[in-house]
Amino acid sequence: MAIPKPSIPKGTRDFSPVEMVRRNYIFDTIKTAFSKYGYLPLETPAMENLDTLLGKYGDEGDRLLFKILNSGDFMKGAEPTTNTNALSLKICEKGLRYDLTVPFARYVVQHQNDIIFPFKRYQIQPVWRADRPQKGRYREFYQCDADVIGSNSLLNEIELIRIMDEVFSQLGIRITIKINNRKILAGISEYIGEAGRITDITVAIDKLDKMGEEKVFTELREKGIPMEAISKIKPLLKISGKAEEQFEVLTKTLAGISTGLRGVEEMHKIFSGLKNISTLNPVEFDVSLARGLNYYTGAIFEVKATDVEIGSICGGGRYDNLTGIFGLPGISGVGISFGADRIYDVMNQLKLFPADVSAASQVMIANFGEKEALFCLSLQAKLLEAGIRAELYPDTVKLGKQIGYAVSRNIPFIALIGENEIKEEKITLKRLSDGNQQSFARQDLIEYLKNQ
RNA sequence: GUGGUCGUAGCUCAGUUGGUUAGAGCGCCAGAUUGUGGCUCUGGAGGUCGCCGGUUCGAGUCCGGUCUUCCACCCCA
Repeated sequence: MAIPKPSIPKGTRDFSPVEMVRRNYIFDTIKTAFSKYGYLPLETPAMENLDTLLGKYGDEGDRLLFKILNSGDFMKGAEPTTNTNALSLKICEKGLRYDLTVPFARYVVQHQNDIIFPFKRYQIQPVWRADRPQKGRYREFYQCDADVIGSNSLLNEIELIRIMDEVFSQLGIRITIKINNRKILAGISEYIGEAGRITDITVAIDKLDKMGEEKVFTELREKGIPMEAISKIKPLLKISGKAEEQFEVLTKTLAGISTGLRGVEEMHKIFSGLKNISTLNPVEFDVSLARGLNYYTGAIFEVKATDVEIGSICGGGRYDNLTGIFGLPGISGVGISFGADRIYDVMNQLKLFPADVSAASQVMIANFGEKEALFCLSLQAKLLEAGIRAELYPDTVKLGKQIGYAVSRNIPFIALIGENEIKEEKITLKRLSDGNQQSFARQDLIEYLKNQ
């Protein structure tokens, strides 16, 4: 009888207490920022009906959806077939959520009569993707979303940029916020005479900074974009300089293409709005930024860490018709999503976690025996009342072992109360960093620890 | 989904063209030291060599499959 080694599914992880304390530090920072700007918390179920999810993320997204096998006699009414894709749709009615935006759109439509627009919500929950795991890419990971839905104002975009800037500044991560606009990309597609090929074109263009110009053009050619069209894109990708200068070039190039011009106009407004607030991190306009999710229709954002190669750690954009697919057209929303797991990896690599991000006790009371331990319960109670995190070592073992335990758990002080101390109504406090010991009366000890 | 890669003690890793009983450092446990950690010394525990199968007199080593890790595509947080 071989007992299988315990394990967890590919691409999933356990989080140890040390990791959780640090993860919570990230979540708390983000949560605080969100609620500061008036976003309210929301949670939706881990699983959604499959038809809520399907078709919202493109073919690639559909492939990456985790499907949930129906309970009971799931093969009832389904014919065995080699077409596993078709079969899976018959025997799976539910799937794990792929992101937080689509479930949010579903929620908004379902509760439209109870919601006051503009509706600002934040949501911090795990999502699942059946992708091949790699560094910074997991099958279960957390997204931290903030969206405002039911408002067309570009002030929302500006606010979200501000939140991204604020959160990363607080975490100590140096970043660049990149912005583009889907309308500009649509305009460019139209300008080169390939209006219907926005997705192919943008997906290729998105690889510019990673693969270089040559490969992007090769990919475009392979996708069937004529040389003529490609040569018209070339100069557009080369434009650089200040955002305003780039807008000028684009305005001239896209003359007569109303969608594209509106995109430039939106970007222009956002950038002039940003002048009224001072961001700590650079905000750049980047025509080559595309982003995969095809429900974006306006501004798109992406945040890259300056000091670590890891892909984007935050992204988002405006979507004009996400609720339309659920039967509520004409409502526009814009949102951002922080990738907590990647942010963790970045901070870990850069050693950015503050040393005092720890939930350890401030003092541990040593256990000298049954009688002494009972006596110490009242001391622990007094310490706790005074707001000092204190624990009592549960077993009577050699003092050296107890000290070792406190050291390895980063507890700075150990209180020693044995026979002598009880008799003299004193407490010996040992500082573990240097081994220094001092004797205190009970009240003095509390005061001393409070001031640490 | 395509192609590749890795897996030996809790951790980091040795292990010769297949050859007898698979090693080291660190960590862990116990003692030296019954109220004092990090140093020192002594001793000890811990491995179905990821898993299943094959080749062979003999497999940690070779072959196939599978799982996992990491990587490049694809795509993405």
